[in-house]
Amino acid sequence: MEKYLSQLNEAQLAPTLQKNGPMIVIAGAGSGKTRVLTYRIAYLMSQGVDPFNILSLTFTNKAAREMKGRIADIVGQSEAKNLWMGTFHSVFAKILRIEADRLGYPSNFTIYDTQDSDRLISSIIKEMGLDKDIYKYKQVRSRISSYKNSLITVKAYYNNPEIMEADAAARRPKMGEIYREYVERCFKAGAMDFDDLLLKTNELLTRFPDVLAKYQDRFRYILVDEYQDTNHSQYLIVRALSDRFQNICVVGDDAQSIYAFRGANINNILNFQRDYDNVKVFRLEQNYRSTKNIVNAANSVIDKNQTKLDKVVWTANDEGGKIKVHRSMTDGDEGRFVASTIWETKMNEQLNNSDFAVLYRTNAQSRAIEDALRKRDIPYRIYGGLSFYQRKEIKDVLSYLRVIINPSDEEALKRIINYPARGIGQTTMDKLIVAASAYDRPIFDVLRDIENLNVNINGGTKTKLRNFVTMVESFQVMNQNANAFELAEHVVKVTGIVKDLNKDGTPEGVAKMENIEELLNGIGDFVEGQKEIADSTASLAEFLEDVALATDLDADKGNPDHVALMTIHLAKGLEFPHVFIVGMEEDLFPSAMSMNTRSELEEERRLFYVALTRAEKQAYLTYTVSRYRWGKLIDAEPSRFIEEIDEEFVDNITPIQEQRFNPMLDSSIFGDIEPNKIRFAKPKTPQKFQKKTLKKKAENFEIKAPKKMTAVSKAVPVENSLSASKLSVGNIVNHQRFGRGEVLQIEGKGADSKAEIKFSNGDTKKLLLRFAKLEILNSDSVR
DNA sequence: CGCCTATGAATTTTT
DNA sequence: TTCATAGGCG
Repeated sequence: MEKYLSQLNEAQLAPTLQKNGPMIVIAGAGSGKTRVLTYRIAYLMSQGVDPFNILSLTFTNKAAREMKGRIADIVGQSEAKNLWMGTFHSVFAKILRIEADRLGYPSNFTIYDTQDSDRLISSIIKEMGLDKDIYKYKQVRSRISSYKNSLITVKAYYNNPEIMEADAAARRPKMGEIYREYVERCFKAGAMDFDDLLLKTNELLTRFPDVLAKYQDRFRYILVDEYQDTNHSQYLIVRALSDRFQNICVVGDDAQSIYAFRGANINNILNFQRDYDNVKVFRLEQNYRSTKNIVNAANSVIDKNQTKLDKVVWTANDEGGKIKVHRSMTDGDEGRFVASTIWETKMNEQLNNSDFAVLYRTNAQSRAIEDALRKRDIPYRIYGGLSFYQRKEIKDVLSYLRVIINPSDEEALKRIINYPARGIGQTTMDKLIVAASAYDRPIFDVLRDIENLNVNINGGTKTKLRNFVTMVESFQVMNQNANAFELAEHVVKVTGIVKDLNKDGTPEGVAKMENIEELLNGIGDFVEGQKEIADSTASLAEFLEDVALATDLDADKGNPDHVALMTIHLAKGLEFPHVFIVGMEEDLFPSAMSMNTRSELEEERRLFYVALTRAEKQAYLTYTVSRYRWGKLIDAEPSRFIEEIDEEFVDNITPIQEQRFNPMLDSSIFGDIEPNKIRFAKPKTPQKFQKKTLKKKAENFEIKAPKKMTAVSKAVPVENSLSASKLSVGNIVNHQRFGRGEVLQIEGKGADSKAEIKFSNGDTKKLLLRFAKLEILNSDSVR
């Protein structure tokens, strides 16, 4: 143990060795707080504290895993295994399963993700006959979420005139009724949403003193990472659990509080010293991560905030380069600047792709960056966005598994009852929902008992429903003996999902099938992994819980040497040698939605602080003169945050003569063809065929190919000379004679892009271009 | 009921 | 530009 402690500096050592009592560690960015947490836990164990009595709450599952791994390195695997370590959500989900019956929930309750909640809220709004333009499901959901995070139950809602008035004033007087219905439906479905995992934990701990005592006694030492991002609900849980032994250690940085929109309350960290008696305060102010320029630049920005704790972050590292600021004409140019800079820096300094990260405010910004990186063949990975488990085909398969485990799970049932199509339509579904509510039973119950209940459904449909129930029941039987992998494989086959996806042979279908195979592999891995853990049941239910709360399960897939693309929120806690912060524009960052109040703006500023302090050696800030938004070019202005950095730390690197994209220089889109053999069409060619003109003149628009052509696309390979008769969206990117033939390149820009190509023999082919480029090349040019 | 098309509406950030 | 839903037809 001494060996490890000697790695710490004085400031880090003090909190590490502080064994008992309430304490707070205010840790600046890059000051080694994870190390303190890790070593402190190891130290506690070396002092004889049973790991079973230590609860450590982290912000992500990944952080928990890594920390556990590092502790295992110090104290050994078998000891570390007994630590309670994870996110609030995952730890308390486990506890709630154990104690579920106290609250009237089944222990195999489903966890609804945001998508499930949205669907349920939408259908409630529809069933209640409310105007969906006033009751927007997203706003309703976030409203409900904030009630729950403030522990305002339905009952409390109706006892709180202020909140009711606020909703009435927002022209949503029925909020309470929606809330009540939502909560009831979740309960009936045996489902909890993310917020419930915290709310119900609070309920459990307040209503049942014996349960509270049990967990207070178990968790004698509690550590909370990223304390600045806890919400009220989490705050109360921590308070309740730590109340008996008061061995509570919280770590955080008020300057990095960026989750207020999710209910995080920065006052939790600001007021910690008031909440407990005799709080020991520690400060970690030396930054080991970044250069002087970066640390000082970040300090000069955060200085503009009024609400903050006293703290001076400093570093003994090198001066480093100044923050580079670059202006581009459009988001496309911005992407190309990022790509070419990465490429050059990589070459000049012999770096890996993984030394670079591109951070942005909104997920939508990733596309332009991706395009540019792809054209330069720079491997990248997008973190976040819609996760693997949220894709339609994956959710469909998971929904089957969910219904097997918990047939009351209404949202899962609704997804699968008619997928693959088995003739059970909306009308039938509506009748079932009505019946379920009339009999006050879950829908699946109604289905099971459909013969004896009064539902207005005809015989044919009843047969279909009966078949469906029989099928699900057969899966449930199988679940008792088979493992999760065998069951999932069986389900995918028997339900006809495989057949459905394979039937049309479209690239989408193939891709979906591949995803499902990946899911099956994932389940297989899970089963294997669980076998090694002695007391685990390797059950499907456990897998589903992992998936529901997964943040980064597919993180290790693919080429490990890649440029990282992610939102700034996701980058918290990470570090990279070279960091690009793109889209530094007013209304984008700071976001237009967050400039109404001082505190909102301060949160945006903290977000910028987080972004800057991710960089170890070099930070770039880029902005554009105009940016595509909703398909239109919108003027942009540089972000105020650029100006807020003291100018001594900034260097403007925009070339005096701005270069527009020159296709001659960026030829990789043509793969093997040598650039000097291609003459490019004049820039005005693409503009000529804008959407509207094209529709009007569809008949006159023709492209002739003098020689035999081969269309190379994922969609349909065709031969013949061809003429394009109609292009409803796709643009002609290039159409040019070259060598012995012609090159026609059509680029579809989105899911709706489609092209209909008419061949000289009269055949037509419709092509849907989904994220794929359709290239029609001279056959000679394709290897 | 299921498939297709046309139309309107929406972009913050996430466990 | 992308997505979700409504309406029309087989």
